[in-house]
Amino acid sequence: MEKRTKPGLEDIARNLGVSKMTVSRVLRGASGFSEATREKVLQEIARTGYLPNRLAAAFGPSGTSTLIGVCVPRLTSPLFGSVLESLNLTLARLGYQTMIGSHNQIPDEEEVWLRTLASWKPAAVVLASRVHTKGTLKILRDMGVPVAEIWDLTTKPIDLAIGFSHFDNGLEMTRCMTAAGRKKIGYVGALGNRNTSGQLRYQGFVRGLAEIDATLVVEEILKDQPGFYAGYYGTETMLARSNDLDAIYFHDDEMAIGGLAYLTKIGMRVPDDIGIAGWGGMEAASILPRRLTTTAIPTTRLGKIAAEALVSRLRGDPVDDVTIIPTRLVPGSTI
Amino acid sequence: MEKRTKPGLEDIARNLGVSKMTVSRVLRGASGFSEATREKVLQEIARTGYLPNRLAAAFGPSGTSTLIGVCVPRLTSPLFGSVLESLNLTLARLGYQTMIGSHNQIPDEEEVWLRTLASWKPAAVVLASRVHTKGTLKILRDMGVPVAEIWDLTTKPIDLAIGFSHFDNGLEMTRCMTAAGRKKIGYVGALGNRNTSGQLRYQGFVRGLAEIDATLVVEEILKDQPGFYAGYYGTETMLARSNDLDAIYFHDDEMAIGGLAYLTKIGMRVPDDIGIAGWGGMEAASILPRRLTTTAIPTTRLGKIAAEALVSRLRGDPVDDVTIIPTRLVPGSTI
DNA sequence: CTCTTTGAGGTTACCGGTAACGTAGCCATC
DNA sequence: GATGGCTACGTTACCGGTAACCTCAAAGAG
Repeated sequence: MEKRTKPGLEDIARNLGVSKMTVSRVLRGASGFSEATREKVLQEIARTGYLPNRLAAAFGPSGTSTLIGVCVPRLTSPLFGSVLESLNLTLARLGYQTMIGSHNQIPDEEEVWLRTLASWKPAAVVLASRVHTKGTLKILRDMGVPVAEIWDLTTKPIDLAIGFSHFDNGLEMTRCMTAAGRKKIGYVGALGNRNTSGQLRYQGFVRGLAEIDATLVVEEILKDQPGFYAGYYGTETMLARSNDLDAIYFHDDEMAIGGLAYLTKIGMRVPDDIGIAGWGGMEAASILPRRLTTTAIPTTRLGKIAAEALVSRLRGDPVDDVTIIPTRLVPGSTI
Repeated sequence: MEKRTKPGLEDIARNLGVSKMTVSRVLRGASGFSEATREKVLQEIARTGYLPNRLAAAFGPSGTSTLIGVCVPRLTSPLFGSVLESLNLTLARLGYQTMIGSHNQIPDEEEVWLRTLASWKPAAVVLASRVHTKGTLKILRDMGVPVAEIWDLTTKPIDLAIGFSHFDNGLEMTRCMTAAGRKKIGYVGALGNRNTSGQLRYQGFVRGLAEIDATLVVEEILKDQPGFYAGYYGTETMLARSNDLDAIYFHDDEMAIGGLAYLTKIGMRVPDDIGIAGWGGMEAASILPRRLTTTAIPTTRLGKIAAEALVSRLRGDPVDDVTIIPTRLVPGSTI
């Protein structure tokens, strides 16, 4: 009956005959209390079922937020989903919560999201995009909080960068293909008009071909979203224009599987008639009739390390500005 | 130089010679101001680039939160990812933000997440799970905010329910299979020890078989996470036990594709030697050599309607307690 | 002409933590 | 024995909105 209103720091303090500042210190693990006091406070916390009010804590001039904003291109990708789960889990263990958004590869949407996020006074921000608008950069400066750019490595990070080089991924895979004797290689991608990570892999691919003086016979970069359909029809369109390819490099595994479906349909055998390679290391790629040649991304590791780096920075501990997460080329048997 | 500190409601009010309460009213679209005042306020807001402080707004005895917590089983699923994107987008347009978590089908994890969420004093909660712990229900009661249960329809929703019947999905697909003359049908699922939505589809399947007195020859419910691997090996294991099946119903499309890979490997033709059906309507399923028979889920629509229903309830508008989102059986050609 | 209603505001109190600063007692040091 | 440093707290001020309540003038009712 008298428990109408939830107990606050003040109630805990009164019950114990101390000030609420002391209780606050214990809860935040700050210094300035004895072991005996700590025990008493923790017991009372447990007894009353006290629930901290993050709003009040983050509010005010000396607010201490435990909120971290995260913006990824989309939530429907298992790769980003895995990164998000890993970020969520690791940050939760360290006492932080996330507010998640997606920008669909459109920098302006990222800015809109960031503006809304800013009104929640977060402690830090995680961005998974290569390009930011001027407005985005201004808001980030005004916020004055740590920023982690994940996924692709940038040469000059705003603050922290955790990821890998998509360019190198493309280059490495192309070298793998040319080393296997493939010379006339096509490329099927998507979202060619936007500056995505896939675009960088394509550039690495072009560089790889230049190295051995092979000729990129043809490329087919759709304006669609990447996916099975895009891979299927992209392959169809490309082969209609040029049918003497000996290999195709796809934007990602989904597109590669879509492409494979088309190749199978028209009776081309992989890798006998034509080689294919994808990117991303999706599970399905490993149980195709032949294991797909692809690049595996340690998404869980990436999320965990990004979370830890960000929290280290928040705590003022030393952190490397740039952390490289090594990816792994899965040889497979489709080249 | 004098813009050291961001402008607040008070600054806007002072510049205009009104009280901050008037500005607050305009911003929230409450009543109690003239059209002329509204114009002035909006202009000043735009001029100064005022950013509202959601923390302050939600704080205090009469706090008005725009935060909505959302908890789904996992973030790596394109289906839930699509629901989340739709929820995020629709809620953002209506002026709300989300805090997203995942519970991995473990009710206790949902409770832990909810407790943390509660410390942010959200305006509402969205849950995508069938089972809740007693602790979860107690926290929800204490919070006293609208709750939307999405994905599976429950008979007695806590507050609002938006979704469809997984049981009916399973029943409908089974009828489709038996109507096509299939009699000896196996089932390959995953996570059999947890009360998941897939479990309900399985129950619908069993009911469907009972209707025509067909015999469920064998089932193979793995304890693994569903996925391509699980489908592949589940099919292998099941066929090792019983090789005179004429159809297999899979937990979802991913598992069906995995199963198809195994069937192809051992030389069984689909649908000539054996029929298969999946669930979920994933994109890849439609461009297999044969279009997979499956159930398509309107995830975007579900997210949008759930968001709108929840906001209606928050505003006190009338809403149906239960909203059914119709799913669609995609005939395909694998049965 | 008086009374009541309504629109358009203003005033007040308040939330629940936190940094900054103050202080009292104890011990070590010069 | 004066000084200084440390530990373990207590005190104070403060944030930026919001509901509830109050005020005042003009319009309408009788």
